[in-house]
Amino acid sequence: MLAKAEEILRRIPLFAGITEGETRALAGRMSAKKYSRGELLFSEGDACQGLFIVASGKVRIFKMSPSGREQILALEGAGSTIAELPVFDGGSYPASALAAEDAEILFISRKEFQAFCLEHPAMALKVIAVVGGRLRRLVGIIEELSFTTVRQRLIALLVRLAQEKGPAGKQGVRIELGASHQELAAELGTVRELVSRNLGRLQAEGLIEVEGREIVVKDLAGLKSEQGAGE
Amino acid sequence: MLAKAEEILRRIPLFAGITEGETRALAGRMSAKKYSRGELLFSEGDACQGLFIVASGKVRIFKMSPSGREQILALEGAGSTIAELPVFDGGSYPASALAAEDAEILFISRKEFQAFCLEHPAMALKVIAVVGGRLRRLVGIIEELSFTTVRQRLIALLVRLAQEKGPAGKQGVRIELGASHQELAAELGTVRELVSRNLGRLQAEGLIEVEGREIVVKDLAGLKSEQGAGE
DNA sequence: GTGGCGGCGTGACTTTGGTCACTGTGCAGG
DNA sequence: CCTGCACAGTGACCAAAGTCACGCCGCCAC
Repeated sequence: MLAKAEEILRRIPLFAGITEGETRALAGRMSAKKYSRGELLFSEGDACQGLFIVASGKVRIFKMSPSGREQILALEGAGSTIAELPVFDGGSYPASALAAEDAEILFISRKEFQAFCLEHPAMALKVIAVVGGRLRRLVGIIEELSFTTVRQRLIALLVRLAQEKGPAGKQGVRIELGASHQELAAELGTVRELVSRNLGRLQAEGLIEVEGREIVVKDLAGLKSEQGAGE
Repeated sequence: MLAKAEEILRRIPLFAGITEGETRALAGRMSAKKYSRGELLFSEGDACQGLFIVASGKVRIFKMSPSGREQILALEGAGSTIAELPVFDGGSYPASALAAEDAEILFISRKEFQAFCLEHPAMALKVIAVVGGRLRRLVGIIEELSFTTVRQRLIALLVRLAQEKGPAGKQGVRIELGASHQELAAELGTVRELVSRNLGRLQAEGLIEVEGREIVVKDLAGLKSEQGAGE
């Protein structure tokens, strides 16, 4: 497991540019744990224990409202670190995290990580870069919530996924959303029903084709042009 | 002006715990500029020039939608630094900034500031702390936008202001919102009319008393109980 | 099989948010 | 003094978001 941890560490942006010996030392101080789908890593408000690193699987970082509505702040895949921030500033976690799929997570305690950072001043700069990326994404979420409709956000999501999947096949791009409508809703900041309805509407308009949890984007250009419509 | 800059620097969280000589050196590398109300410091997307420090006045950090709607991300007063982040990660500004009132702003170029940071490794940790605070506030904004109504956000704002003003006078707390309804709307993520209407409604309910740009909070407890209503 | 369950689709409705258009008011500049 | 202009209040709408209540799969466990 630890040998594998080294492998993983080497592929993580936060630890790029660190010597092999150091990587080994770091790996030795880590523990690994498997989480199954739906399991909580930590809850909003908990005191920060340490840094989490996603080795495999996906982790969802989210806020939950008193009424049970969920808002996803980020989805982190393999190679991402979680909670760098509270590790540094000592505050509590600002949101909750759970495994969106079965996941292997590496963990290093606050103390160990801080000690390591003291020995490697460059780490602090890396942390700033990572946190910076996070901050930019949050600003993006605010922008979307404040300026756009559910429909536009859904379209934006589809367009993003379609573009990640690379160039179109003959009859559009086939994308797979590995999530229930419920989860999509949490990502878009709305409720299940609206996701369902809007998908239906887009299909009726001939822009997409829904097949279970797969979607064929038939008219990417058309979708894009709808993104900004009505502003 | 530079002597004054030293004074100011000493009161800034980011530079706390730095020797006097260093402060002087830093002050020497800065330039100061006055901005009048409404003047832009920079626009979203501009390449990052350097770090801004608010010596006096207030600066509004905001996003603007294509349709002209504005969403305020932060209001920074004296002692706050602006754009620490892009200075470090080299990216462009994620939002725009303008003087919300006449303001004096100190400025240090990216290069100079980075050089200073290299000499003072503790600075990086300070930067992380400041950025961390920012990140937490952004998460708070997302939470509000996603989970609450305009009414609730307005109430939350009033409650916050009332509590900052210290304990109540005999007949409630008198607070001054130094902003037009337009600006309040931008802060709450809505439009002018809704601010106007909701204030009127709260007044009709006897919770507050509106007197121009001052508001008397007559029933703080009542307001607070409305904050979470309907979740 | 069949019972339960999680996820999806939908109709009908309410509430909230947002738009438009217009009015009034107070203040600064000519 | 009048003229503009920025700001505030408001009525009438309209559109989007959210709620409630079902009915309907498809699937797994028993």
